[in-house]
Amino acid sequence: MKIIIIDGNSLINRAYYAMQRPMMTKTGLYTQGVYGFLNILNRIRTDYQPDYIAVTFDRKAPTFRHIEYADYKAGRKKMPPELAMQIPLLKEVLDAMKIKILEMDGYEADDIIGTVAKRAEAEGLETMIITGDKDELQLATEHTKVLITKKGISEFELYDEAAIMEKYGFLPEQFIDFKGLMGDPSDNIPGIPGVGEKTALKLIHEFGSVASLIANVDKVESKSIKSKIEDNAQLALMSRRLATINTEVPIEIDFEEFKAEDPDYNALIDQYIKLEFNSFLKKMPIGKKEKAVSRSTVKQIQITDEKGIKQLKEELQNNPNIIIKVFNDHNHIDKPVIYGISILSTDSCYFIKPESIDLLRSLLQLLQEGIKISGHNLKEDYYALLCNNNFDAPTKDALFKTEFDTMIAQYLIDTSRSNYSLKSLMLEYFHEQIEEEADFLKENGQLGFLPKSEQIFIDYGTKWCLSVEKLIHVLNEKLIEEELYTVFNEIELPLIEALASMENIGFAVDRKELMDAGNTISEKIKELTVKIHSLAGEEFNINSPQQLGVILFEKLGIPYAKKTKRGYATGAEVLEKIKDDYEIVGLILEYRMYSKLKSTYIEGLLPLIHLDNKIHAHFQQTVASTGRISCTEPNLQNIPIRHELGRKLRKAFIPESEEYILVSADYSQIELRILAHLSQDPLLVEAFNQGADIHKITASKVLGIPEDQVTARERSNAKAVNFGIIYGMSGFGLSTELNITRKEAEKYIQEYFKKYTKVKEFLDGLVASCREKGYVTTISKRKRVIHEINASNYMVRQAGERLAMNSPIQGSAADIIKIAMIKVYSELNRRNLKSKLILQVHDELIIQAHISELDIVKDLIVANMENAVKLSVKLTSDVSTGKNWYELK
DNA sequence: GGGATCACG
DNA sequence: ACGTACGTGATCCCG
Repeated sequence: MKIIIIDGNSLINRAYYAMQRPMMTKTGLYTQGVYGFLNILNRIRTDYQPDYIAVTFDRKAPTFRHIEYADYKAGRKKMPPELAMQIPLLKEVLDAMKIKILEMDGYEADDIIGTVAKRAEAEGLETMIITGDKDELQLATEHTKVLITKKGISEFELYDEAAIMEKYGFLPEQFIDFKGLMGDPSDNIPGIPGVGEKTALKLIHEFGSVASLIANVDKVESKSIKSKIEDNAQLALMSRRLATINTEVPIEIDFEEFKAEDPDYNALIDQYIKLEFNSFLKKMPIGKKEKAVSRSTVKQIQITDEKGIKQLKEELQNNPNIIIKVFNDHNHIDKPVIYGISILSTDSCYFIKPESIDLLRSLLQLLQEGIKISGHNLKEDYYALLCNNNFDAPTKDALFKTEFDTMIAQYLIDTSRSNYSLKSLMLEYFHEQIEEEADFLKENGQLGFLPKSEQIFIDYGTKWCLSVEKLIHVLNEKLIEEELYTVFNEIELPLIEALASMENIGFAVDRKELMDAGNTISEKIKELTVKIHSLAGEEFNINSPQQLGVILFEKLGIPYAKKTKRGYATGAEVLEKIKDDYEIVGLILEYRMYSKLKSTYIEGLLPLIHLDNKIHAHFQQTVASTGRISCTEPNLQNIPIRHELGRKLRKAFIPESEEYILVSADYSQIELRILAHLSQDPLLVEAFNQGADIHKITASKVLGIPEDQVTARERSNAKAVNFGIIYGMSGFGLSTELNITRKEAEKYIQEYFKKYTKVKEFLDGLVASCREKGYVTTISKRKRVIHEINASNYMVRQAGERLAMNSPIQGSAADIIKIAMIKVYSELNRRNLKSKLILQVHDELIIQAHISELDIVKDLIVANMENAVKLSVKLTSDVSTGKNWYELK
């Protein structure tokens, strides 16, 4: 029979420091120590198959060692609070695992381990002690082994009597004498001053123990060591006592309580959910946390002809709610191929193969007739349908409704996650396994059209829809509870369709224009490369910041300003300051600019142009934690504009034909207007109501000079201050931005807040309320949880405070433009216009307008943007038109 | 796969 | 004495 005894404090300590990155739950619990501990525990249980387990912990109370020697463990660094808070969490998990915890006031974990090990040996058990603390080696015997963690937590070293003999040349119990002589700085055990590891080792080999050494001190050869021993004999004896593990702790031991048994699964699941240990949850054999709607049976029906469609239609007349999953290859470069469609209705799960395009048309017709559609990541489903079947946007007569999207729902509940897959949600809420869609398609996608894979798709589709159904009930309640239902229903859900449509319409590109620009740029890069290499006196990779750093700051001896982890900083900010002094630096900046344009905006874009000469980018609705949308493959939200050189590339973005023209409108100062609205600062509100130049006014107020005396420089500085306010700036941040001293920057900020007192109050209020509630909200009650707000680390907390100030502003702007998008999108549809929304760039919308509709569209876009919401200051937007994106100003 | 860099709002 | 402005995505290099 085998027993393992774990030094809880030592192991969680090792686990904590071994993890590269902190782990934290969305509610702010640090968990990496617990996580690492459990990983080790699980591995050892599997490898060693113990019959008994116990975990020991230290108590805070002073021990007998402190009583003997007041300085015992003095000067030891205190456990960081992030780790200390994890010990109670670990104990809860161990309780749920039904693992016995041993601890006792006045004794350390070591002593309890020693006591248990001794008793175990008497009972005839094979013992293994698990710890990171080498002191415990003294406990090794023929039947007791000590497993020491090495190199973090990934490796161990197993010591038995023989291994210790081999490594140290003495018996385990002589460890005590060894430490009595050399002491232990980590526990502040003195030992004999002047005797280190080498000498101690030699003395033990010769004399065997402290007592025998003292008795035979005359035999010590070295005079100096001899006198040290004579002077400090008492100290050595005390040190030995301190180092001795007490194996007679008066603690009640009943091995029956240590029996390794199955955990209390329900309790353990609760723990894993709380700690967000999804990988452990996955391995749980059973368990159900959230109450799920359960269906006893689901009929699977294949639709193969119009009759099937009719059957579905009849069913939908009673209940128009469906959950849908459109299987497709998610190809955004070419038209996505549909493998099949699953539709879950009241009592059946239908499956339609897209073999007949006509059948699909009938289905789509059906979908537009007042059906309420739910799903997970519906934008992908809509996009596939739109691309394949002229699934025209719903007109005024036939509006289907997006009823629920579980991915979007979870995003609103927690905007900071990186994974919103159905798999991860099912795991978290129900501990149920459903294969990741990408994995499923990888295995079965290419079989999409083979009859034998049909049933596989049908089964997976059924499971998918049933999973969504279960999640809807849970998430719906959560949304309502957290007052997120309105933003969900009125903003995010209708937006899905608008985004799918934008992706489907796409942005036409003049391939030749782009390639011509590319050739010019390539020429320029060649020239610059030659010049740079010749100035450097050797060839090197200019794209490698590392190599570049060596050339500039070592070979050419330019004094460096900043270093990074890997070498010298060579970013534009650094180089910009020295470019006038060194010709090569200016050329490198130029090279970088061209090289960026070429790799990202020419070579990156060209392969993403479809056969229809359009780019169909992806709009991501669940990425930005503030509520903004993002754009990928390619990112059309960061096409160059600030420099003329890059801006020219916008000439390649055109309407799809001569019949169309581009119309754009952008909000003017939307974030500052939101700040005015939210803070109700009279100065700011008045400034906007006068329709004046906001930065100029800021300069005039802060500097205390009349508006007409504000110089361009002063206005530009004020602009930076205005930005800074929105970002929750610090004096340092502003000073680097403006290249002024920190003092001056702080003066600016101080003056600003003196004038705009309500702004100051508002921002302070945001931080205070975030501290209390753990989150901040936007004007449409979108939430952002900010754990960092109560962090013990000053830097982390400061960052949290900036988030608390910025997120409501940036997020409210996101709310507003989303509302505008929905209005513009549905208005264009309602009026059956050919003009379509094709792009959003945070404060700007772009429409591909039919020439015949130009005037209507210009009015429509401005009106809907400006009236998206009612604020206490006017929202204004500036419209412009052009034959290409470059012409839109 | 992460850091450095740079494109946008 | 610390090390610092908010939100993204793509590309490159390098271990």
